[in-house]
Amino acid sequence: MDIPKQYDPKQAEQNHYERWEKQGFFATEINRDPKAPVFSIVIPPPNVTGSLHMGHALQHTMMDVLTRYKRMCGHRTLWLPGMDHAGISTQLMVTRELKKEKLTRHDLGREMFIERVWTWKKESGGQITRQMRREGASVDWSREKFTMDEDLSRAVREVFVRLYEEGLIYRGNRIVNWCPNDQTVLSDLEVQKDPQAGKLYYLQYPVKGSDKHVTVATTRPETMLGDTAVAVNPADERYRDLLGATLVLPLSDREIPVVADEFVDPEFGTGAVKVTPAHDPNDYDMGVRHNLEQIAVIDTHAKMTEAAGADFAGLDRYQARTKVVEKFEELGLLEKVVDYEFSISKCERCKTVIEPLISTQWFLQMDKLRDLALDLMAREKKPRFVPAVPHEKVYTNWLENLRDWTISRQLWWGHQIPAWYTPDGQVIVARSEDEARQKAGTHELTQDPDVLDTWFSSALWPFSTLGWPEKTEDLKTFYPTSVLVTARDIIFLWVSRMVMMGLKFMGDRPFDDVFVTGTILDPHGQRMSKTKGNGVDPLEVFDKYGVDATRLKLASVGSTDVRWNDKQVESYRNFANKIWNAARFCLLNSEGATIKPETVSSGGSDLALHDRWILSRLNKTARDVREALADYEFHEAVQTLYHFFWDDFCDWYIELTKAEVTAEEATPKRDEARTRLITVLEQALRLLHPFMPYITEDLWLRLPGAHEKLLHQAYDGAQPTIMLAAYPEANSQLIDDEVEWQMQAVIDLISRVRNIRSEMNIKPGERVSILIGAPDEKLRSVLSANTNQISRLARASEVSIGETLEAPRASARAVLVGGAEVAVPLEGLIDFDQERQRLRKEKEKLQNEATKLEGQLANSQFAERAPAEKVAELRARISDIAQRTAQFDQTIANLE
RNA sequence: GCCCGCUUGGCUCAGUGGUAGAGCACUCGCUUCACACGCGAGGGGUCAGAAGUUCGAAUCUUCUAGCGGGCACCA
Repeated sequence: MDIPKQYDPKQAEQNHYERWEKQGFFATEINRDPKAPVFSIVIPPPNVTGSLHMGHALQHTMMDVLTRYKRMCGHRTLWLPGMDHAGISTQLMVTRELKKEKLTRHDLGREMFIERVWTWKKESGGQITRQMRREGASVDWSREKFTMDEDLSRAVREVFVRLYEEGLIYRGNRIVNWCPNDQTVLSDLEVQKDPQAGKLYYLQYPVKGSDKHVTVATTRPETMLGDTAVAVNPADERYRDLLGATLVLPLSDREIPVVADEFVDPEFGTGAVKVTPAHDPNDYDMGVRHNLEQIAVIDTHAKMTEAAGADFAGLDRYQARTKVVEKFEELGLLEKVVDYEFSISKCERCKTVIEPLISTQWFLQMDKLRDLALDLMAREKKPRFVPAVPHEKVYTNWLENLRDWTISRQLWWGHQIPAWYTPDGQVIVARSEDEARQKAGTHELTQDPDVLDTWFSSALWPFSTLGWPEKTEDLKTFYPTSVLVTARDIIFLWVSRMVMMGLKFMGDRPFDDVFVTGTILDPHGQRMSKTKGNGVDPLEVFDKYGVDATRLKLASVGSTDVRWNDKQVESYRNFANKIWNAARFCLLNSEGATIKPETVSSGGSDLALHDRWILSRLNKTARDVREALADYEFHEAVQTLYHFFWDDFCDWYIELTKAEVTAEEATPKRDEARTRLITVLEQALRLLHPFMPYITEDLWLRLPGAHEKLLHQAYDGAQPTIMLAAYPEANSQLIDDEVEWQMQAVIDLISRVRNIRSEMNIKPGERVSILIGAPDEKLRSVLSANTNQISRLARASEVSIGETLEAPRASARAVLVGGAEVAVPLEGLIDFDQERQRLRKEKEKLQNEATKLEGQLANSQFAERAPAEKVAELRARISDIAQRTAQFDQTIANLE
């Protein structure tokens, strides 16, 4: 057998995915057990324009770990993949392409443009699905969905019509967030507030029929052209006289009233606020309260309208600002300008400053839907957020303050709103144009040109992808899904809306749990972003360290924010190599061996200590990993596996069993040892598989044995793959603390001797004698039974054990559990002073601890109030330390 | 402004009422028949600061400081 010394991840990554996919291992139908429990996850659909970034890799790793784990446990698992049509992003992408051909989308017309988008999607979209294959994601590709698929579009229309018929969707003329660059309205969640260093302009408005004036402060002087009032707080003494007065609006021939409104904060600015109902959300509300005129002075391109007056019409809003300020200055009405920092609303996508405008749009009334979600949280604490803090509270607070959702967008790419207009202006909402014609009784219909917010279709994702509104088998089987794995930043945009829509249309939650992943920051603690260019490309990391190593790093991120560091991936790359070489050793010594699960499923006192010990460790590991995964403690699971494999299996078990396994002569005993070793390895590979799919599959297939018999019974008849092998159960019968204690005593002894060798500079090849004095009989018998192991691993020529220690004065010594003592005779190598000093230092450490513990025990309160168990534990510890210090004293005395 | 999180060895992070942990880095020694992406042995932390609760606090409470995040209509 020829196995390279170094693991080559690329080779394993190329060899298995295609076969897994072709064999249908990812598909839910692979499970033949009709009674199998169900586990399902829908993927947060990445944008069709997107390519894989670290955030995806992170989420996908967690989802794949869970899916592979549950699949190995025999669950009927579905991890459903798909993509989002990503309205604006995709439209922009194709628009940019057209621009290269010196075309605009208007040159093509709507129909041609949409065709063009589909062509683009077919040719260059969905890069991410190819990259997911590299990740090893075990998604069911036969169920892949796209939010613009016909069946999903049908679900969108169905939902729209039902909500409209219930009066929850309505069309209205209201103030909205408008992006002058993207030429569409945006929801509140797509607007980001950025701090901005700006100016606060103090403008004076003359009072009609008087030489007085009122000063208002504003950050946006250009909007004064659309002012229709000035508001003051009704309780503000300073302006009491002015209430009801009329002001002359400069640069315009209009007169505007002074109104009283509680909204105005007398403390801020001058206490008088200019009111521009058409261009500010607060002013809009005030305008509604006071029945003020709404004068739009800025248009959808952020240019001033005719209504702004001849001097300003056609100017850009910022040019207009300058001009307004100049004119006020000329008129002597500019009181002052002060520096002022405020927050400005920007389009999250293109960073253009949002223009609040009054516009006719479609809205979804949220209060009833919101209550469904809030009730679920209040009654059942669902969905269960992991971690609960802070997400549960943030989610709840957000719902409590939820406002109506602007769902229409002025785009071409997306689900066109299923609303039609008759020539006389009647609105017909229907599932199809045919239905609309029937309802309207005419064929002369025009469909609303707008499309729906991308997040509207995403909100339906957990049930639309499973066939809703049809009552499909999939929907029945997989809804509600088990868990949603997602990043923090779309809890409002997506998670909350899925909960509301799921409750509304399925009458049930879309998922039980929401696992919120942490964020991967750059090495300086900054968020990774395209614009900053500080992102780390997961594909490059895959190339450099391998997919499995990267996955292990990502899984151990869990739900905290961490700075990216290649070193950590490197150490997992080393771990993969360690696994490879451990397997290499097993395979090089596998003649006569075959995987036999029964050799690890039962113990037996006839087994050697190290064999019973590794079974105990193996089962404890299975137990701990299962518990960790049940609570989404990925980091814990990874650490447990890492230390089991490296420390327990490689550092100790392989070394302890090596003598038997590498024996020259082929004997039944050797075969048994080899079989046991390879079977433990096989179990370890299974435990690791959800995290490291490639290396585990690659090695597993090389192990000698009847692989098809190792599959979980739910997968009877499937081709052999570790993916479908049963995840190891924790057999509590085999978890044996007594055995672990005994093995630990042997390990401690070996470590103490190695320490002496190292401290005394004994050459690695040189054999020493080990003399042990152990008053405790049990310890003596444990050590006696393992003298071969001890002499091999501590490189000793002889090991002698007695009740008391009889060693030459010129020995290096160490003290063990229960006051046992070990000595290594080193004639001529011992500097007695130095040795005494070394021992005193050791003793001192113990004494420090003893002082602390005795102080605690001396406290009468402790004995009274602490649990008896803790007190006993402390006493035992003190007595062990006492035994050991006594031994130290004697040891030191012997050296005098 | 309101809410929340973080602060543990040089670095990146676990732990979360009862003896301070890992990986990397560091020191020393090793071509020991799976692995130098390795083996063996070490050094290094009064767990941000203060007060409190408790028999006992890195862990719970309060305050302070620094860093980070979310929400909010302050012109």
